[in-house]
Amino acid sequence: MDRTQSRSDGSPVPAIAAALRRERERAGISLAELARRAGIAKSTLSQLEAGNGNPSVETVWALGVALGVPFSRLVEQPPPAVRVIRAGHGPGLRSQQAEFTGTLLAAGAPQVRRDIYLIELEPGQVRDAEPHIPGSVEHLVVAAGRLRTGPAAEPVELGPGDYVTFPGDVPHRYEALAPGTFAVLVMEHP
Amino acid sequence: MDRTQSRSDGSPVPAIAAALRRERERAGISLAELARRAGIAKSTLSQLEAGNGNPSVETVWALGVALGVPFSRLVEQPPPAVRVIRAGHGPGLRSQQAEFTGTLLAAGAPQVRRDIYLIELEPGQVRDAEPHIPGSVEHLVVAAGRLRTGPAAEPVELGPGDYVTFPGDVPHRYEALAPGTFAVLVMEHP
DNA sequence: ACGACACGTTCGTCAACCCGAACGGATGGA
DNA sequence: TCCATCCGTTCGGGTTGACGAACGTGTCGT
Repeated sequence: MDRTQSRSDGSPVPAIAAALRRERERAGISLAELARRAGIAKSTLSQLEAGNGNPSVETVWALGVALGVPFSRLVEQPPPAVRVIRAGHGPGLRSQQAEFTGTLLAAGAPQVRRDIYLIELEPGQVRDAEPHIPGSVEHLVVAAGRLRTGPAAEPVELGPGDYVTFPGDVPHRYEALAPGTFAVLVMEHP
Repeated sequence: MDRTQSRSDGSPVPAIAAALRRERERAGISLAELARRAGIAKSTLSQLEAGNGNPSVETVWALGVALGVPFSRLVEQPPPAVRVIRAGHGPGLRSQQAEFTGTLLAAGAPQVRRDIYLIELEPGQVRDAEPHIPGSVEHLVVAAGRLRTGPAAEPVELGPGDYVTFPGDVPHRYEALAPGTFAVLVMEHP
């Protein structure tokens, strides 16, 4: 019934199909051989690499074991480099208690460092940031004012309550568009 | 059907079942509510949390999106009990040269999970939070309005730009003192 | 007390995932 | 040339995952 499922991150199936073929070719084994090692029918694997169907987790798990790669490498899709959560549009965990809403902006993975900054900017000054170490990710919530930020090639404009995350290992910038702009920045690096 | 799933790496289903219930309770929503947001039947979710069956990747994916957690966290086994850091490979705390006009609020330690929340409250309601798991720490920056928060025994009052950190493993509360109060909350748990 | 509602579970039913088998095509040895 | 073997794909059939409905329970609000 409810087909308002449409979120910008699509189905995981195409990502799995691509990753499966990529990892298999990296391993240099045939489709039939991989199916044999994973203990699944090669017909199933054929369908999977074609992007048809919706495999069960055990099937994908067995393929991951046979390929010697962690499960997550098979499902991680080329991540949308920039993700914005507009104020009020988060994957909300709207609380049972009225008048209280909490929005999960970014769940933390273990073994990453996340440093929390409070930054303040005034209009007229553009801050260009050099790339950080590879794998860095920035999370930013605008508290007040307006802020244009993001990778130099793909800036976004944010207002109070808006959230954005983008890679920190490419050139990026911060530019205030209104007086009194400040924001919370969580810098994540492996 | 007895497939030599080889290693101590058991089936992913029990891990998913545990992770699913853990993440759902962390989000503080009911089973029916999560099923509604993920667009799946609550009966399906009930079976899943019970550890029965073998879900498809799309089902798990939808749950991950609805929970706001990366797919990998739903299939990851609980963190390794023993972790080895070889000599010379320790967590070298390199200082970020200040290329931000930012204030470092709390340096991140490795091996902790930090989840970023955006919370909004209205006056007149007091949000009492149960203690989280031992070792939890909360970091909070007020973006707008006024907020009284902290451990129940020792609340503090904050305005825009103010930052507070306090233990999350004791009873604590949030109370808005002005309309339109919202804040960034970073919850840190080991 | 009573109904209304949400929670989580259990129970048939339908669709589809996974399977084995058979297919056409490419390669190589006798 | 013939055929043996591997490749990857396509074709019915059994098993099972996902769904909607109904159930029992607990907790509100009237």
